[in-house]
Amino acid sequence: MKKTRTRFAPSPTGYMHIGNLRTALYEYLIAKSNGGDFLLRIEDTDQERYVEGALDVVFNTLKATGIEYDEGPGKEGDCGPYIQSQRRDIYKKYAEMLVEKGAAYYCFCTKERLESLKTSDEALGTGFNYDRHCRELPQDVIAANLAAGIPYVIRQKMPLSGTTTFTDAVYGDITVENKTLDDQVLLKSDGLPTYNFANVVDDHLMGITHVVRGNEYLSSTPKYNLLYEAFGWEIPTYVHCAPIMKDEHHKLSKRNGDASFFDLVAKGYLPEAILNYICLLGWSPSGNEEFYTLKELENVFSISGISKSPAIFDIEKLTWMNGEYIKRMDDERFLSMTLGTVEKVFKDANAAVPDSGILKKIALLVKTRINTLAEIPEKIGFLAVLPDYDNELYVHKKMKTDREISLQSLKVTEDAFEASPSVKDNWNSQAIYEFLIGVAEKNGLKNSQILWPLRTAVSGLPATPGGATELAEILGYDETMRRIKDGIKRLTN
RNA sequence: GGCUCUUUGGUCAAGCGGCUAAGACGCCGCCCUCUCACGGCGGAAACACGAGUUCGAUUCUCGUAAGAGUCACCA
Repeated sequence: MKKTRTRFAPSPTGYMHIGNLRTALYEYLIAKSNGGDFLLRIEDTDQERYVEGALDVVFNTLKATGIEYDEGPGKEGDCGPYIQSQRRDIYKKYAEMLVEKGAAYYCFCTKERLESLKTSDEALGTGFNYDRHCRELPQDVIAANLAAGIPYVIRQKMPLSGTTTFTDAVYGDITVENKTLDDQVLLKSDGLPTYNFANVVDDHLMGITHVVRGNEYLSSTPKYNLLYEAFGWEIPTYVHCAPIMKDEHHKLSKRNGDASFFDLVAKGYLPEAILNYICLLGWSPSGNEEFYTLKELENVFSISGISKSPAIFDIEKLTWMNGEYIKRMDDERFLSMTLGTVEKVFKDANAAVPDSGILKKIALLVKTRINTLAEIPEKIGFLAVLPDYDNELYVHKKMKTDREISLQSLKVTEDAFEASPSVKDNWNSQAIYEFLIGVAEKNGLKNSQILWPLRTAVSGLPATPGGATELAEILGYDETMRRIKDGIKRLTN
């Protein structure tokens, strides 16, 4: 059994979006689930489209997600170089080999001629197909043109009749009429190969067993097969994947910032949650479990779970899943990721920064209440600065409070705190809670009639992360008292 | 336009001839509760359409419709 080898072959022409990343993931998983190798190859045969920095994005994304390649740029194996522009001579050799075999031919048509062909084809409302003008050029003409240094390309000589069938691991057998196949260019006039040609040559030379790519290549795959056959090379297993969609009609594109992996990270999504979610977009495991680490996926991933139809990227579900990842994360790691953010909230508000123990409590308080890391500041801002609020907040039917009860309740609470220094000395949520329950009972009030007004006074918000006593603990005795007094003042007016 | 592919709830999806058609997100309700959240329980919600094949089709075949891809010296 041949060792499974897959490759991720991005072209450095833009930023890496979620769709690219998912392709890389599947390629990686197919290799790893079979104990194989995953390679990275850079397809930069189009010098005009090179984008500065795009390569770093590829490297960084793979690094951040833990998708490690076994061979590739900077990690040379036996099949290097792994950057196509550095393999120039290889393609030319193989293209000429194809010419010798009679499966390809030199074409000296000018761009102008092709242009006019194209426009007349378009006028007919049909797609463009090369008219094979140079397909049967006499040997001596070819030799003369070559000797004269006339620019040329090498085209694939498609069979004029019959059909070509290929098998795709997800789509099954697909058959097309050979006469619909264009004599596509293999080697461009600049001496570099086209994607279609470089791909086949490199995949063969690099021992790739599974070709994984978007299904937009489905229709050019017969041409690949013909190429493999002309060379007498073994045809790899094709795995075409349906695209990830932005909505019903549009593919996810890098245009829309949020489609990029790093944009999501910047918005507070965790790499492992993103990876987990996009893996499920277009692939489904055999059971009902949805949470997988990369390592676990390496064991359970199977090509048979890949789906044929496009999947719409649902940020809501990603957000939920990200929240689950946050909840399941161990506290230590969560704190290391968020303490800085928490501290910054106080600094930005020009408020006194609490000591690290309190900072940790704040972070942990918020841990089960956020879905993305970016939600933290908005959730805790009130701890730094008490927001202005409406007294209506004190009115709550279910808590059985209104303005009057709240005013009375806050006064009772204030008095009770002042009369009991022991509470101040043992200022923690549990103790405060027990103390206030007692206060409520003594005054013939329901727990909620003490706690709701307190939570309101202390936060100025209808909803907060944590209850009255948790917030009081974090704010500390002095600030809590200050806010209680402030509430009393508001209610007194 | 030619060729190719796709089609199960709003979304992701299981299903591979016989099921009350899974599960998840979202939504709604109830419970828990010092607010919110977490958690628990429950609910509404789908086989694009039409012919076949078959004792029986979501599942197989063929049409139709709707979407998508492709038809470059781009990948």
